[in-house]
Amino acid sequence: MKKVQEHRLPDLKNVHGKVVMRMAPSPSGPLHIGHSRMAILNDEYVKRYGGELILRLEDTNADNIDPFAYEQIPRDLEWLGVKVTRTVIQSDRLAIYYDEARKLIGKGHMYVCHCDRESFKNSRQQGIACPHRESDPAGNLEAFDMMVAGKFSSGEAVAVLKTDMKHQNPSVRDWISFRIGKSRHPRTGENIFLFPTMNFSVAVDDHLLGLTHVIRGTDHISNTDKQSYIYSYNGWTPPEYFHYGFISIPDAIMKTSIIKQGIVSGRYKGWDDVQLHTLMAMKRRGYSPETFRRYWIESGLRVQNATFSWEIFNSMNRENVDSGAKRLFFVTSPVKIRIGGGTDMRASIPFHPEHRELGTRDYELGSDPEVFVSSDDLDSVVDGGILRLKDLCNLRRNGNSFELEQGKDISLKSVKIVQWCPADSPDFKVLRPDGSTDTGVIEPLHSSVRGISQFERYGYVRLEKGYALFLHN
RNA sequence: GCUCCGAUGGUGUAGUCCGGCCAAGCAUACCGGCCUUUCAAGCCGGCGACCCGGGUCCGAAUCCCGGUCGGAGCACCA
Repeated sequence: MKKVQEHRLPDLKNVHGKVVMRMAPSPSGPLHIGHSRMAILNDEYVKRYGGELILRLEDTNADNIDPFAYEQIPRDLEWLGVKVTRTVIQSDRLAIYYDEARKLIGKGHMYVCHCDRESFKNSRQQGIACPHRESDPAGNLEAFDMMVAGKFSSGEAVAVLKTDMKHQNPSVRDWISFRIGKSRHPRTGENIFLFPTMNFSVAVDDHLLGLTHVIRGTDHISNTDKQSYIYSYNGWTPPEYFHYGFISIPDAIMKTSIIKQGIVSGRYKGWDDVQLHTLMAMKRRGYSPETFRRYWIESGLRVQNATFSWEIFNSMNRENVDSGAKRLFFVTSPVKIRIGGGTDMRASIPFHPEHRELGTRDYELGSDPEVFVSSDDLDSVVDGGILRLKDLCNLRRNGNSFELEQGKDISLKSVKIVQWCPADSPDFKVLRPDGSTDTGVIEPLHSSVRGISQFERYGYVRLEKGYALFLHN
């Protein structure tokens, strides 16, 4: 195994003793490769400095929740080796958000607004305050309690945090902190419809949970701005923030809603479909959790955007899986040929060229056996040329037939070496991430192999019953 | 359009804060050679980058200004 110089994540700023960090996915589905980045980065820092890593499930938008995610996300994290020390679910904390809202309303920092959506938006865009902005705290408190009690329906009232109507970013101006949901929330039941918006619950939680450092994407920069008002109204000290650049991952669908659609329509067989890049699917194909960690550490914590490199990722994974990947012969476009010559033939082939302790697979072929070889390989041999069936024998092409090359001179260099399968090999298929399927035959003793295998001259795969999933070359 | 941010080889990064040890390191990819009964792995060698233009300075990838290109945000989503 070659030496690799380890990259090191930059130190966090303003660390005093232990850190408290968090990852905050919304439970809209299982985690995918994009989530693995924030999970691992946070985990690395908590492991470096010591402290807490909080998993906070952000489920304040009932339209965007898949109950399955509540159980799968912790499993995904465990598989990644991310050590969560505490889990909180925002829908359990509604009372806390209501309380914090009442405090802010009482101090005149928040008000209840009854404008329709469009006019609120338009006046804010122009920096004009809505008429409800100056209503008195007592009335606002009353109105807020009516919202909590379900006296308003969606669209009739929102709670708004006062900020600065002249702020250069219109979205930071008086922003909506509570709205009445339209759908039933799977966890809070029938009678709860008032939910904080993300910026409100995040600011409150980050403070109350004692976060010292928050690392998140650059898409949250303006949210940090918005949230800062809650900190200053309450006299709270904000955590140290770092916003990292966006990494686009080619060929990976990162939108859970699209994946879900595909599952419903039948395009994908489930969250672990070979075409997807959920952690469930990548685990199933044979990616190792250590690969994710190494890649994200190497990729670092930078403000610049970048493009994910499958080349590098797969290369790291190859290093992680190769020593345990037993070699097997898989023959595509199989053609049966007879090896004449009357010799009794047998083969004993190591499962791994460098790890002989993994054993061999042995085949007794008898005399004049038939074997499968790929027609592509046969076609590539010129008349009179030699083809070597790996670990079995040399064949010489004579017109359209192949004859055993007696003497079996293995010192012969530059002969074409190809994989082959015994005549009783079963049909086999490999599902590929692009949705296609490769078919062929596989040697019988593949049934003794579990997990990740390297099909020689084909690629790494992970075996399942009766077929395999393509991992990478 | 407005606000903010960024720019190192094909790709991913180190170095940029505190200018000299950077005629720019590492990985991956590619090319050549070695090894080899896999087009895997391994070994040796090679190719290849500081966006452009000014300025400051003895000295700039690093600091300043301008330009170009790229990105993010501008929700009753997170």
